[in-house]
Amino acid sequence: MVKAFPRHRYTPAPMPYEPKLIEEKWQRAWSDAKVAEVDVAAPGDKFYMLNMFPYPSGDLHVGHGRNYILGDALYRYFRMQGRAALNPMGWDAFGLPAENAAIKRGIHPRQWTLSNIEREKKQFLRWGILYDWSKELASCEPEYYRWNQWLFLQLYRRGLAYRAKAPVNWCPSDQTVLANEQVIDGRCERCSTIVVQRDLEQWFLKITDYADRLDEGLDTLEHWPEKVKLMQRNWIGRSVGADVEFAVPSLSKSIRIFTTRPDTIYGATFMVLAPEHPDVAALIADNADRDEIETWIAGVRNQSNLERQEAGKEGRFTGATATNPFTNEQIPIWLGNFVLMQYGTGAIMAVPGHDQRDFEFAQQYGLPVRVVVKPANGEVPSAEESYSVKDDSAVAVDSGVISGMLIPKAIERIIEEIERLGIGRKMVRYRLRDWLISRQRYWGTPIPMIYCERDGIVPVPEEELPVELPLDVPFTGREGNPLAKDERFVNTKCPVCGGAAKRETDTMDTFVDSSWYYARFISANDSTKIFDPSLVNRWLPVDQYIGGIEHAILHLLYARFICRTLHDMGLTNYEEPFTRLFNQGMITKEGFRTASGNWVSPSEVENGVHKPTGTPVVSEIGKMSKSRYNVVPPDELIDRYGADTERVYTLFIAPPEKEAAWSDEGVVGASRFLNRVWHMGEQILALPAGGGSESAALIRKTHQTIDAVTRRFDRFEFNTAISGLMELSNAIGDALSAGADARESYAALLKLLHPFAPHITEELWTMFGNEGFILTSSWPQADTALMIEDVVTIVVQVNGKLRGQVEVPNPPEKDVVLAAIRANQKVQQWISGKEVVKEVYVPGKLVNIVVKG
RNA sequence: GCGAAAGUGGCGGAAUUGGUAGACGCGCAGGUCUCAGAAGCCUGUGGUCAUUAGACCAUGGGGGUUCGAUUCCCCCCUUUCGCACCA
Repeated sequence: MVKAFPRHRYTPAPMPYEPKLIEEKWQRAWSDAKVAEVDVAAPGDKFYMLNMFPYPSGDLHVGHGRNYILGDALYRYFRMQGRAALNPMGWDAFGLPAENAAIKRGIHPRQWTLSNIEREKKQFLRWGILYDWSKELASCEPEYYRWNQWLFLQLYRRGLAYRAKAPVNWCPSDQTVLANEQVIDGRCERCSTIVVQRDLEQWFLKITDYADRLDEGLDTLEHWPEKVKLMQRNWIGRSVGADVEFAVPSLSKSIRIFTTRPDTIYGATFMVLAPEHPDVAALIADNADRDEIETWIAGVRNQSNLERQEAGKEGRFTGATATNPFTNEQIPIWLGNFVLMQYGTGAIMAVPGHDQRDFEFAQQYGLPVRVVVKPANGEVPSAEESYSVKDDSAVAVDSGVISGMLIPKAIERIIEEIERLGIGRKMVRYRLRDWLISRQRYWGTPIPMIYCERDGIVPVPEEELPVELPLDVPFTGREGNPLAKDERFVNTKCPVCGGAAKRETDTMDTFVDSSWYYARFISANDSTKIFDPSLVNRWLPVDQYIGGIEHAILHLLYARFICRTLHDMGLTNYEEPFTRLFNQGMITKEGFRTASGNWVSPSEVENGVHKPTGTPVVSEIGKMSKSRYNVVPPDELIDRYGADTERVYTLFIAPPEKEAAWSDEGVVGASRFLNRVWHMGEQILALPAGGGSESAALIRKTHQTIDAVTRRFDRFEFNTAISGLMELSNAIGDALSAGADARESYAALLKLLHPFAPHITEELWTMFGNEGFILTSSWPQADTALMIEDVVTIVVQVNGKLRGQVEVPNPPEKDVVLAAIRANQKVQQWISGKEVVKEVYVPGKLVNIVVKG
């Protein structure tokens, strides 16, 4: 169909397209008209869309822009579709970088944060992004964080917030503890420092109470990426098994273990406890090597998790034994560095025959291996490794009542037996741990708790909220939280007895702030309550949530948890906060580094050589960062080409969920496209009034484009939506060159282009004498009748190879098609003299003639 | 090690349910305009062979199903990401 149009030959009109002039004008116009402000109480077909609110670091580059630009394009599309679309924005404004800036440069965290917010807000405006700023919030303001504190008190009241001493992750560089989710490969998520274990008393939120609901809820999230759901599922780590008590004669008590393979209990030849297990002291009390064992335990406990793993498997024999409840044998109780106190019961029954870890440990210490599972087909498993198959292809052997049973059946049966004997029960356990929310840092929400010598831990009464963060504290950078040194903050009165008491000086993990902010937007200015449940129930859950994959577990898991607690408090009527989730891919850019690994500025590189030093460099595509000298700042780009060009290029570059490499040359294509659209507008304005009529071909192309672009919007296929608009604009250009009219098609083009290039389309729309904003006009409707081609091309294949094409009137009739093929010389050459075995006719598409000989 | 996703021109990428592989754009080449350049415009642009007509090859590699495979199935290779002693 494209072939019908020769390339555009129109002459550009003289008036230049100057984005600078029109972009500021329309940004002001939208803002003055408050076009994006939504009255949440007003009726309408609601659509709540949300970009994850950013941490205001101050510098946004074109990579960040992708997230917001695609959100804005969607927002404008839904507006034009007539939806009551809400698109709010706020700031995840607490956090370490602000505090570090204070230490390094003497700027107060609040001032640093607020000035960054100002800069980023300007950047959003310059990108032409529309947010409902009347609902803006910043988590560092008391108006926001008081509700964090309120929420914490509700959780405390319900037993979901508790203080406990536990081995926790400590980042020596950031001088604070971290949640499990913030430790990546044994290192701090923020600064990559190796995390060490410390025993500290800390505040936890009981997310594990919700493990099953968080796991099951994933099944209801049809519009979430499978990848994210899988990551959450793995993180929650549900496993089904059994708890079993093993009697320890020397202690006259029993030790409980957890296993997912109770069917292998006849093969349990020893037991292993975590070095931290509470019964260890009693078990080794009479051991002659007690001192050595204790030294070893202390050593293991001092290791980071990373070091522990790198050390390989190590253990010590306690000297005590336990009774295997099924074989009644005495089996040795060992300590092992590979058994984790935080999972299960901190104790395992070791079945070296059928668990690789137990096998390795047994080999190392010469412990017996017993085979109790065999392949159902009778082959003897290798002695080199454990045989851990647990499906119907394996069978239990030498295992009392379950001998001969297929494994899934054997597991079921042995659990019945365990329960009948009263030594244990079926058990579901999770890898997920409780959420550690204490942080020994200043720039966060103070935890609203008071310690009284007489009354113990006392919550701050709700009417005394917020517990405000004092602003005039010294930032020295030395160990310890500045809050803890502020006497005026720390010293307070006990709400119960009125006596002297001390405040909690830890602040909350900033992921608490972001776990419910999406609901606060609905009541952002309500100073009397966390939010208005009736309004929140109308607007939530968020219909479309957009953000980076880096939050697949952290933020999204915490938000799903807190969402359920709000539900259970009776405040809301939904369990999942985000109906649809979209993760945009990262924008990358080429950078250059020398053989020694130093990054150099691209401006100093020529033909693969770093000019100042003469060193050869290699190109590497990666994340934009200052240290790689590959950051593209939007301001220069906008000054040169305009925000509309950046927007079009950003969405055209690749499918939005994929990683994409930014190309400075590629931007030019988007700029040319908008220039052509601009000049076409001028040409159409110069057409005589009344004018001619548009060709059927152009009308067809227009309606086909409306249809395609609409479908592509619904599927987030922005790159092909834009290429479709380029095709339409090419067709319009050709029509104009041929002296034909194209007014109607052009008007449709402007509307379809608006979500991508909002400024230029508003300007042209006005130039054509339209009143109001193109944004508030309606999305064009495709007329399917006008989309139908009057001639269709039928592809002719011979033995599956393309040998010709015939054109027939639409709709095509089989007889007509076959007649056309018989009249086609080229095709006939390929079949003449051969026997036609078969003719495959795909209506309206192709004919494949199968010949022989 | 386990799990997931992906692999198409020089580059980014396109291809409803299996039905013309390479849309759209970048880059490149030639042309036009210009004193010259930039910008714009026009034409061409997967590879090999051929003067042309055209033929053959080609969607990471190998097999299979099918009239027909980028698309479905099996094996292998590569890359990226997630998890990693969770009993």
